[in-house]
Amino acid sequence: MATLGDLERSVMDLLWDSAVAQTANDLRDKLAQVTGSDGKELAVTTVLTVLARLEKKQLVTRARDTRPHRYLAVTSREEHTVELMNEAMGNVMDREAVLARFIGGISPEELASLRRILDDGASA
Amino acid sequence: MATLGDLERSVMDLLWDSAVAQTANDLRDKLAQVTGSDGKELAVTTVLTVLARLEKKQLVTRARDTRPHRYLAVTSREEHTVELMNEAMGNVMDREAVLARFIGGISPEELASLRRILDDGASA
DNA sequence: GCCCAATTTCTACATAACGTAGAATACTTC
DNA sequence: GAAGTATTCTACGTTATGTAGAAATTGGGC
Repeated sequence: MATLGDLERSVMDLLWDSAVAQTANDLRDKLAQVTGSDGKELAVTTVLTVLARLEKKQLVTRARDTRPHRYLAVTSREEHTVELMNEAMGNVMDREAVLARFIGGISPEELASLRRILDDGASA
Repeated sequence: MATLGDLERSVMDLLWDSAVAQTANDLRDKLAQVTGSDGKELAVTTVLTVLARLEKKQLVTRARDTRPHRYLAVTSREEHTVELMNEAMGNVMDREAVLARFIGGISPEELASLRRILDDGASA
């Protein structure tokens, strides 16, 4: 998967934060608010271009049957994050070492929740 | 941190795989072997350019006191991977959810080692 | 001390990704 | 079918990366 640019990231954040599908205009308006306080409105075509690119990257789908197409994220932010993490691990052979270091760096709270997760899903 | 390009990645892999510092020529030779069987030798300047960029990205340091400068990776591959993983998690608020999903996707063996790691370092 | 050969730095160009948006085309609705 | 709205095409500037020649630097040998 490709890394997201700033605008792409902002759009994905908006999509991830809303349960319902958004139109390009919705997103442009929200971007104006979120993106700093500059209030600088982007052209809708800009948003549409980015959405098309995100669609090509399979991060976004759109409902083409409604007229203002409605866009929504394909995966959750968490799912996407996990994919990035796995991608990062992909090249490494010593996955255990990575896990060890990773765990060594997380907060006690997260460590606790990690234990909990492991204990709960006590599968094979 | 920036994502590495293909050549940058190859160079880092070579540096990560060798304990001793390498010269640009060393790396060029090894790249010719590693990079497919095309045996196509890159120009040394190409390797040097990439090394300079990796240095700027603080992934590589070089000994400037020896004449053919000798380059070596600043961090281990594992360390770097962990950084990427943390960077991926950086934006997310629900880190627990990410952890849960991440764990849900790893192999039983890794799960086992994960438990082991957690049990060993039973710190606060 | 000077020159050569090896090495490094500068400069440069091609390609691709991304931000950005106008021009052109396609729907909808009246 | 005219008008407005929405989408697609096309395009340009910027930055990252792969690639390497030209120019400068430096360590040795004579």
